[in-house]
Order: sequence, then C-alpha cells, then structure tokens
Amino acid sequence: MALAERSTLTPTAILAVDVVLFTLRPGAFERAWQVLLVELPDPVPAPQPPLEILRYAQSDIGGRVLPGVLMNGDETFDGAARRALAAKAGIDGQDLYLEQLATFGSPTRDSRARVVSVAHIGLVRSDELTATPVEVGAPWWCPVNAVPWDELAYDHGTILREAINRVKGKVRYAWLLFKLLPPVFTMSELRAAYAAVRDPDVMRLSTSNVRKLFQGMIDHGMLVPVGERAPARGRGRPGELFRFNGSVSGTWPRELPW
Amino acid sequence: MALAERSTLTPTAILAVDVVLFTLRPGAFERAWQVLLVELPDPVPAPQPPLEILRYAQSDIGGRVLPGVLMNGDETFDGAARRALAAKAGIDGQDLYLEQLATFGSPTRDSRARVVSVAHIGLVRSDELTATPVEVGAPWWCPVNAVPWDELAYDHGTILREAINRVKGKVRYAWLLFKLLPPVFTMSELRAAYAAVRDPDVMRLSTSNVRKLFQGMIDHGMLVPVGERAPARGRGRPGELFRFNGSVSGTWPRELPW
DNA sequence: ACAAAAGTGTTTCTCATACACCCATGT
DNA sequence: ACATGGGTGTATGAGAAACACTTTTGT
Repeated sequence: MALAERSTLTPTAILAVDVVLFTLRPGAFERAWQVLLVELPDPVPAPQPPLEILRYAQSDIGGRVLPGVLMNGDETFDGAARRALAAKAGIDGQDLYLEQLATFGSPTRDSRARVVSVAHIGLVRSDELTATPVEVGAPWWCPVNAVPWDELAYDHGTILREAINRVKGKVRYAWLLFKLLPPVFTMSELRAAYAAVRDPDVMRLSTSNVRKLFQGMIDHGMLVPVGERAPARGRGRPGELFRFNGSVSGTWPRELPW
Repeated sequence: MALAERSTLTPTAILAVDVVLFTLRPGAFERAWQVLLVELPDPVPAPQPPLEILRYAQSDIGGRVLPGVLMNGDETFDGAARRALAAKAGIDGQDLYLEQLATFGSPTRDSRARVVSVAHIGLVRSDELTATPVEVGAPWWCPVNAVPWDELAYDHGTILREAINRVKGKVRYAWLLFKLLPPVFTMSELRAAYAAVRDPDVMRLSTSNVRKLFQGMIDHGMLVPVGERAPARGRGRPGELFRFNGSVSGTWPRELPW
C-alpha cells in the first residue's frame, strides 16, 4: 500500500453518554415498566471565558432528559454510563446490567460543537434501587406507557423510542427479563413482567399454558424451584417461588410464542 | 435545577467509521456469504510537524482491516461509511443498505489519541458491485466461514464477530436476505441464502416444505412470481423466478422456524 | 432411458391454545 | 361457604417436518 492515511491529531468531537434506565415496579402491569428521566438543566445565559458550553445547545421545548454526562478522557463508555446514573440520579449502578444501544451524532444535533452521544440501555431491579439524594433535579420514574414525549428535550425522544423497541424485541428471545425481576419470583410475576414489557395479551392466557412453556426451562435447570411459596397477599393461593439460574446473555430454548 | 453542567468546548475525541460490508456470491453455499476486507496501510516510521497520526497506532500482527475512514467535521455517519467504501474499496455505495452496528471506543484502543469508531453493517448484491480500481491496496472478498481471524488488525476481529452475529440473528425475523439476493431469484436461491447466512441445516429440508413456508408470503403479495423459469444450468428442472415486493425493514409473517 | 432438481399432495408429530377440574388461601 | 388465584391434566387445532409421487430439464 503506497499511501498511509494521515490526519491531524486534533480531536474534532465531544463524546457524551446517555443512559435509558429501565426498571419494573410492583403493581398494575400496565404501569409496571418504567424509565428514568431527569430534569433538564437550566440554560445558562452566556458563556464566560474560558469558553464553556452546556451539555447541549438550549432546547425550545425541553423539560426532561435521559441521564447523561460528557465523557472524561480516559473513561470507558460503560464507566461513563454508570457515572451518569450516579451523578444525575443518585443511583449506584455498579452492578446493573448495561448494554450499548446506538450512537447518535447528527452534525446538526448541537449547534455549537460536534457532540456525539453513545446511548446505553440499563436494567435494574426495583428492589436494588438505592435512593441517594442528588443535587441537581429530582429523578423521575416514568411508566413507559405514559412517557410525555412532547416534554423530552433534544433527540432524547428518538433515543428512548429506540431503547423501548430494542428491549421489547430482545425480551422475546433473550433472558433480559431476569434482570428486572427480583431474585425469587413466581410464574405469575414472570408472566406479568413479560406482559408489561412486550405484550399485555399474555395476561389472558391460562396459568396452565404459561407453566407448560417454562416447564422446559425447569427441566433443564435454568428455572429452579426454591421449594417455598410466596407470602400470601390478599385472596388466592400463593404461587411457588423460582429463582433463575443462568446468564443474561442466554436465550430461551425456543423463542417465546407471544 | 441549581447547576447547569459546563464543560470546556475543546473536543476530545476523533471520530472514525468502519464498515462491515457483506455480499452473497453464487457458488457453494458454504463460501457464498462473504465480507469485504482491505489491506492494512503500512505504518509510517515517524510523524513530522505539523503533528500527524495514522488512522491507528501500529499493530503488532495486522494485515487486513475493515474499510474505514476518519470523519469530516460536518459529515453524517452514513455519509462517512459510504465514503469509506468508495475510498478504500472503490465501491459506489450510494444505494446499498447500511445500518449502524455499534461504537467501539475503549480508551486503550489507540495509544496516541481517543479514536472512536462507529461500526456499520452494509449489504450489497454481488451483481451490483462495480469494480472501480482503488489506489491503495486490493479489496478482498473473504468467505465468512474462512475469515483469517489472526490477520485482522486492531479490534476489527471483534467488530466483525459482532457484525456476523447481528446479521445471523436478524435474518431470522427481518427481510435482510432480499438485500443480498439478485432482483429475481428462485426458491432454491432463497433457501441457499438463508443456509449460507444462518443455518446450513435448511439445505436438508425438502423443497416442498420450503415452498410451503413462503406460500404465505406469495399469497400476501410480498413474493411475486415473475412468470418465467430461471435459465437452466446443468441437469434438473429450472426453478420458478420470484421477485421481492417489500421493504428491508419488514419482517417475516412468522419468524422462520430454522 | 436416466439422473437431477423443481413442484404437488398427504401423513405424522409437535406444540400452542383452550377447557375442565382440583388445591390453597383470605374473607 | 365462597371468591380468588395457583396448579394439573386432557382435548383441539395449526403448522413444521417427513415422505411418496409427478414434472421438467440435461446427458
């Protein structure tokens, strides 16, 4: 090869990381699947020297954003994502599941500089959430079915939409659900989690058929009966408890039919 | 919100785009699915002022890389990816299918600067390939089943692996295959394409069962019989020709069982 | 005539869904 | 006692795979 590619050393882009953090809260399954939003920082009137910029150019509509930070020089994406959760929402995200979603970097995304955001998806169990108070703005858990799309600033509506689609699709063939469920759970809870994230229709299935679908996983030792029943709540027989034995990267033996 | 986030305007990262371009060539299905590799540019001994860098720090092993370029200031990812194909392989990629794969930006990826690569997947039909000669190094179509993993420089092995997995997975539920097939094709070719990308086992199915699976698509007008037979080649009855009527973002009526 | 590949029809078996019935718990 | 939800077993229907057989091509 005759010519080796050269380029000036000068960096041209600013890196940011945004996180779409999902959780699953107890209660009606229609509102159970929730996403973390934080308040948009107030625009600062004018930058003073040394030249400073906001995380973004000001928005016309804004109100809510996904938690995000600008990256430090020697930081990994993963590290920056967890730092964003800590800084913007007071969430200790050391253990939570994190995967890259996509990178958003339209040249017109920010009027002042090339700001490229590497968006991530995070999954936490609601029982693991620690509520460290945060200095700037209150974090807000918003049901995915009731996202105020008009209030989302910048392109965060686009990011959130893609994140929702990704999780909805992936839940069908991968074991993501178990990152949202408590350590032990009943068949009903597993079913409700699936209904909340992907398809409400599964709530109309009989418990019999749900169980038969997971029977294969029980036989293969991926779902382990704990040997206890859940504490009774209200009327009705409490369900048998299971725990999940596998990795989040695993997949269902067959794709779920729903 | 009391504090608005500030940061110096100084960009800290260099953006690059790499493309994993796939095609499907006629012939034995085991070697049909191929990926485009190009020669690694020779390392330049020492940078002179004004300070210049290579696309990457030099590699220990290297030999082949994915086509990629550093991004211009006002360029979109999509635009840069098509430019990379033109510059590094002489491929006019204006019409080919392109989707973002993931972004690779480990801080230790390049020793001289923070180079972040937004990797893309591209799909072309082999009959649409124009072979404009390229100045630097010969482009090389390599069967996916025979990738010389050891010769891939930098983290391009990782990128390629992820790209292969993505396409393998997506082919099952989305209409990606039709971006790799010629404008008209037979059932056998459709089956062979699926076998090449995802699962050789489908070659053992009877033509009967294959046809029944696609019968639903024919009925719904997504596969349109052209009304001719393919030109006969060798012994055996030539297959009926079909063309695809739909968008690449569409999905199979049911996920393919294989 | 024969081999090879395409296409049609029928059978078999697996599995998702539906339904009928029993068990455990709180009111 | 009865309402409510969990759990077991059986029946039904759709569809994936297996198989037998016909049609079209080249040698």
